[in-house]
Amino acid sequence: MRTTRTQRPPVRTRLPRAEREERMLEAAGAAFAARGFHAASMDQIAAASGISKPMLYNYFGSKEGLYAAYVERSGQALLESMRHAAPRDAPVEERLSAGVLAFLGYVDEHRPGWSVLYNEAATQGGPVAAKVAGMRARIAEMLAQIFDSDVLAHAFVGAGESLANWWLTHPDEPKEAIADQLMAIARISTRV
Amino acid sequence: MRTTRTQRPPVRTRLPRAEREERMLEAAGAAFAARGFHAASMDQIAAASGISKPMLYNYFGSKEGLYAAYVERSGQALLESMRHAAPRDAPVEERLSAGVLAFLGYVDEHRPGWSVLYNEAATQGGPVAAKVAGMRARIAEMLAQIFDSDVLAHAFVGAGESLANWWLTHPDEPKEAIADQLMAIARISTRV
Amino acid sequence: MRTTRTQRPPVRTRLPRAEREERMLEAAGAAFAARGFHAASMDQIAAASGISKPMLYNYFGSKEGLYAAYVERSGQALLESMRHAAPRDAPVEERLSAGVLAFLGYVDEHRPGWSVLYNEAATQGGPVAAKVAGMRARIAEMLAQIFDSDVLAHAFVGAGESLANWWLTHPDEPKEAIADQLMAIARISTRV
Amino acid sequence: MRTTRTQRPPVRTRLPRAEREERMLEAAGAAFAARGFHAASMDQIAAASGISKPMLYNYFGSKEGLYAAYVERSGQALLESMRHAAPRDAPVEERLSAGVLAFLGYVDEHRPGWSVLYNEAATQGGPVAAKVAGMRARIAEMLAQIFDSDVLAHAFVGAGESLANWWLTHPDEPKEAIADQLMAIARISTRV
DNA sequence: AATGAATGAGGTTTCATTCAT
DNA sequence: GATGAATGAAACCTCATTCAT
Repeated sequence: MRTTRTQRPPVRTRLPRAEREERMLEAAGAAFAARGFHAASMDQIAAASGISKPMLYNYFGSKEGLYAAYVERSGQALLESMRHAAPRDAPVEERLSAGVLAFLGYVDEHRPGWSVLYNEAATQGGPVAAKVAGMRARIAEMLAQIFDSDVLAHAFVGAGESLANWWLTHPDEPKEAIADQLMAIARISTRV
Repeated sequence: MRTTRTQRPPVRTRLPRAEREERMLEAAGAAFAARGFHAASMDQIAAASGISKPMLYNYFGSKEGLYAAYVERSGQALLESMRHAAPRDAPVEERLSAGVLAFLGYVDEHRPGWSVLYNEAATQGGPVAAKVAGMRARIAEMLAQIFDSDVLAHAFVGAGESLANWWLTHPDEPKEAIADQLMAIARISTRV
Repeated sequence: MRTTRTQRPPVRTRLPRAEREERMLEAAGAAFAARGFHAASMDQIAAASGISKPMLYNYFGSKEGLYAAYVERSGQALLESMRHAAPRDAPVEERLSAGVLAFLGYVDEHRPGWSVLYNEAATQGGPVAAKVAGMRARIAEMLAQIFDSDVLAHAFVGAGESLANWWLTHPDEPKEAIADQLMAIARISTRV
Repeated sequence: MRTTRTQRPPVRTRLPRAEREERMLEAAGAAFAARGFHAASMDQIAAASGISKPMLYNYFGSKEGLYAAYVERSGQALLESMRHAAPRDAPVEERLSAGVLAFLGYVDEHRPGWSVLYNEAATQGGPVAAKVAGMRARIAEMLAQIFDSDVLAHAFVGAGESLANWWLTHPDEPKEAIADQLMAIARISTRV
C-alpha cells in the first residue's frame, strides 16, 4: 500500500539537480514570455516542466525567485555571448560589429529569453527590474567606451532593441542586413 | 460624507460625466503605470479615484475596457501633440525637431501615460497590444517618410524611447540636449 | 434649468397607474418565467417594461414584492378562469370537464404565468411559496369535493400539471384530447 | 484545529477522496434543496462541508458542475432503487407496486435529493435540466410499457410526484396508504 | 528527495437598492 | 411623480503557497 524504496533503485532514475533546474527554467521562460509574469501560473509551469510544484518552490523559493533566476540566466547568457564575440584587442569597429551580430543572434535563438528581458525593461518596481536595468547598463557601458557618450550609447541600445523586435515580425530580412543598418548608425555616431 | 469642492453645492454635487471619467482614467493610469495591467486591481483604482467599483464597470465595461480606454487616450494625446508640433509645410528638419521635442515633452508631462504605452508594447496578446502597435506604427510611418527607410525609422523610434527612459532617471539633463542628440542621429541617418 | 410643468401638459402623457402596473407585471412575468426568480434581474425587467427601476420599487417595494404580485395575479387569474368555467349548479361531470378545459386553456394562453406558478411550487422558503401552495390547495379543495378524497385530489392536480407540461412540448396534440384523458382518470377515480 | 473523528490519527487524517466527495455532495444537496440553485452559495456549501472552496472547484469544476454531479447522483440512485424493486419477471402489477413503493421510499429517505430533482424539472435552460428531463423520461418509459400510453404514463408520473410532495407535509399518512391510492389509479388506467 | 492534496486571500464582476434632482 | 446615477455587499472563481505523507 505504500511504495517501498529500500533495496534496488526504483525505475524512474532521479534526475541530476542541474538538469531538473534546466527543465524548470525552460518551462518558466516559455510561460513568462508568452503570458507575462502575472498571467503565467505556477501550475502551468510545473505541468509544462513535468515537475511538481513543491519542487519549484524548493529550488526557487517563490514565483519571483523563479522569475529572477530566469532573468538572471538570460541576461548572463546575452552578456556572455556579446562579450566573447570578438577578441578584446580587435579593432573597435570589428568588436562593435561582432557584438551587434552576437546580440541579434541571441535574440534569434532565444526568443523567450529576449522577450522576457525586453518586457521587463520597464516593469517598475521589484528587484528584478533592477537586475535587468543593471544588465542593460553594462551593455551601455561597453558601448559608451566606444561612443564616448552615455546618451549615444543608450540611444544605440534602444535602436538595437527596437530593430530586434521589428525583425522578429519580419523574419525574411537577413540578420546581416539589420546589423549593417545598425553599424551605419554607429559608425556615424562615433564620428559626431 | 464626501467632501465637496466648490462654494455652496446643496449636498453632494453630482460630478459631470466628463470629469468623473477623467478622474477614473487618471487613477487607472497611475495604477497601471506603477504595477502593470495584471497587478493593478480594480479595488485600488476605485479607491484612488474616490469612485465606486460599479461605476468603473458602468463606464468602461471591464478591466480590459478601462485599460484600453486609457491606452487609447494616451496614444491619441501623444500622436496629437507630435502632429501639431510644427506646420505641415515647414522644412523637414524643423518638423522633425519639433516632433522630437513634442515627444519628449509628452513623456515628461505624462509619465504614467508614457510608461503604460511603452511597457505594453510587448505584452503579447489582447486587442490592446494591437492598439499600441498601431500607434507606434503610425509614428514610424511619419518618420519613414523622412528617412526613406522602415528600418531606420524603427531604429529611430527605439532610440527615442530608450533616450526618453534614460532621461527619466537623469532629470537634470535639459530636454533640449536630449533632443539635440536625437537630431544629430537623425540628420546623419537621412544622409545615408 | 428645471423643467416646467405649469401650463400645458407636456407631450408624453402620464400613463394611468393601472396600465403602468400592467406593463411592469408583464415584463416581470416574462423574465421570471424565462430565467427564474434569482436569475431575473430588476435591470432587465425595468428595461423590458420601459419604466425606470425606481418606479418598480415605488410600486412593488422590492424584487420579492414584484414577484409576489405577479404570482398573486397569475394565481387569481387561473382560479377565476376555473371557477367560472361552468355554472355552479351544473352536473358534477360537466363542471369538472369545464374546469379541466379552463385549466388547460389558461396554461396555453398564459405560459409565463403558468411557468412561474408551476416552477415556484417547490422553491421552499419565502412567503411566495406559501401563496402558491395556498392556491394549489384551493384548487385541490375544489376537486376534493368531487373526489371525496384529499389524496386523490392531489394526485389529480399532479396529473394535470404533468400533462400540461408534457403538452407544452407536444403542441400538436389537441387540447381536447388531453382533457379527455384527464377526464377518464377522473371519472374512474370518482367511482373508486 | 479541526476535530478528527477516529481514535489515533497522527495529526489530521487525510480523508479518502471518496469520502470527501461524499461530504461535499451532501452539503451541496442540502443547500440546493433548501435555497435553490442560484440562492445557494459556494461559500455556504464549503463551510457546511467543512472543506475549502478551492477543493469544491478542484473536484467539480464549477457551481454548475457540482449541481450537475448532485443531480446525477440523486437521479441514478432513484432510478436504481426503482429498477431493482422487483424482479424483472414478476407480474406487472407486482412490479408496478414495488416501483411505487421504492419511489416513495426514496423520497422519504432522500428529501434533499428528491427536492432538487423535482424542482429542477422546470428550471429552463442548462444541461442539467436536460439530465433531469432525461431521467424523468426514462421513468415515464418504464411506465409507458405498462400503460401503453405516453399520456397516461406522464399523468401517472405527475400524480406520483404530487402525492409525494403532499405526503411530505402529511407525514402521518403511512407510505403504504399513499402507494395504495396510486396503485388504484394505475390499476384502472391500465384497464382503460 | 518528492508530491498529491489542501487552503487563505484576493480578483473581477453583478445585483438589489437608494439618493439627489 | 419620475429617473439617471451611484453604491454596499456579495457572488463565483483562481492563485501562490504549504502541509502531511
